[in-house]
Amino acid sequence: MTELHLFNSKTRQKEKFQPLVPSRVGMYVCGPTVYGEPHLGHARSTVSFDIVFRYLQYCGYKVRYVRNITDVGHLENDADEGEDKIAKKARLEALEPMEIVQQYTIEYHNRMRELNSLPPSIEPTASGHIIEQINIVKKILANGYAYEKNGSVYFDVLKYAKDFPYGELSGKKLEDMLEGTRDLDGQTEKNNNVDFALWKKAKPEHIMQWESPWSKGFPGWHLECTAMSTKYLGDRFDLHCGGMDLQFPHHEAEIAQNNGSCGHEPCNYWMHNNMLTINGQKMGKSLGNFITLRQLFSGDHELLQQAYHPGTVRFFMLQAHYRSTLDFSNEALQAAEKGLNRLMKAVELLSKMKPENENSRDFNFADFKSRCTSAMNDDFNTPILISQLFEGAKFIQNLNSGKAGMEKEEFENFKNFFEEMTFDVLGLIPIQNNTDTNDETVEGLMELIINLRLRAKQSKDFDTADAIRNQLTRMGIEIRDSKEGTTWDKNIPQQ
RNA sequence: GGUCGCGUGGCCGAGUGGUUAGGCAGAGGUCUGCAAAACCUUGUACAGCAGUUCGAAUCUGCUCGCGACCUCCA
Repeated sequence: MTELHLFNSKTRQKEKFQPLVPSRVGMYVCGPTVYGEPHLGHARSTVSFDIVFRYLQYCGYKVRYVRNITDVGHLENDADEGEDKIAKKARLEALEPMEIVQQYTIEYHNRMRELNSLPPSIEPTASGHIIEQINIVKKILANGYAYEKNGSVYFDVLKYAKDFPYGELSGKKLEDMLEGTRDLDGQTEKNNNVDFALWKKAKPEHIMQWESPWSKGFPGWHLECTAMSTKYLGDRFDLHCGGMDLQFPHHEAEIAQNNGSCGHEPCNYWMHNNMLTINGQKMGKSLGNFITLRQLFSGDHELLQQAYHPGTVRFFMLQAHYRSTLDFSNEALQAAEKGLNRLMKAVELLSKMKPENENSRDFNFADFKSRCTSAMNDDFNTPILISQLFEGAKFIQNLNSGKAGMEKEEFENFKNFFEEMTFDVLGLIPIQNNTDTNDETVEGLMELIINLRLRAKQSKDFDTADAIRNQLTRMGIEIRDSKEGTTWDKNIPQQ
């Protein structure tokens, strides 16, 4: 594909991407609820749409990437009479709600930076946009798609569904939902079970609450994204992204709120990343089987055989398509780690190579480039791009060993493109090897040791040479002999 | 129960109506004093059954198995 196509969850098909304003893209991603440590699922979502952000920029678009921080407003559940998730956690830990929010926001930022995900252009918080949310409730009320009860405001789904299609995004039929629902405690205020809260009146002991025309309370689950996407991207923008589990009810509600407040849908394209599974089962908070990123990077979890470098985790995720489920396992991550190392060694080699001015043999750069961009144009198919990079890595090796040749100018183009794909588009990062210790003493000692071993080898004293090598291996230092000399790497010790 | 999706070789994971995905692991080889690294070659495949077709793993139907959403979740 020569033009970017993406899978629109709304229409369930791949569509050519055409932004509302030429050369500019407005992109909204549903960010994390900061009431717990960031886990593998956050990583998958953030990395998936980091790729979208990066590739759109590669394609020359100027992108405004808005990703919210949910620091208020998600209810624990209906039966809980609207207790705020963050407030609940705060009470348990005897902390201020904003203290929790601060802590986990920082954690999230740190982990995402380690994964080499770019920060969004704007990262608004729900608590900072209460006024905007209240204004949207007012509009929806004025348009007649909501009703007030005892200080709370609910979205009237049945009335709304007479004027707009409801359930298109998630493929749900309202009749089915009406049949399937059952009465739960705490839903008595709603006219109908399919209705959802726009504003909830807070109990006096509820910690996070704000003044509103209806009550002291807090905004409903879905309102913040409508408010913040509208404020920063307009009431109609290009791309709305998030995890597949948000498709219903969250995104369906957003569509309803947008229609209900301004008469049209919020965006032209919906993108949803698939879930991450552990032993074939979805990783989820309620299932208690989630692995935090801190645990993953340190190896401190019973399911983990070792620590995994953030670069490995990123690469692991990009080896699967964002719309497929991805099953976590030690074997898969270890395979990814080795593969990434191989790729990174090839890129490093590429950066040091001096191009010969000879005829290009056995490699067609134009074809290669086209295969790479076609893959990305086809709904951000990173696994295919990576497979192409491995083909490129093979060629780099052949070029280095003289088995292949390349004309100088084409080599420069190839090199630039390869690095662009690897670092700018995929955002891959090398797994640190500690050759660059910045420690002159260590460098000097290593040089000394390698020279001593070389001398032993030259005098055919292989016992000594091997003893040196074995001892270094035990210390985690890998020795490699080649015609150009001996190099060394210190492997990261794995827990 | 309703809606949707998936089932690919030892493992992970793309793709496709007829032509090698790729990675990891395995086997053989080149290189090396021996290794390591790198490179080359290579086996194993599309859940089952039936149908459409010149041809299906790819389309259709059924069966089996698995999962997701319908409740907070990335």
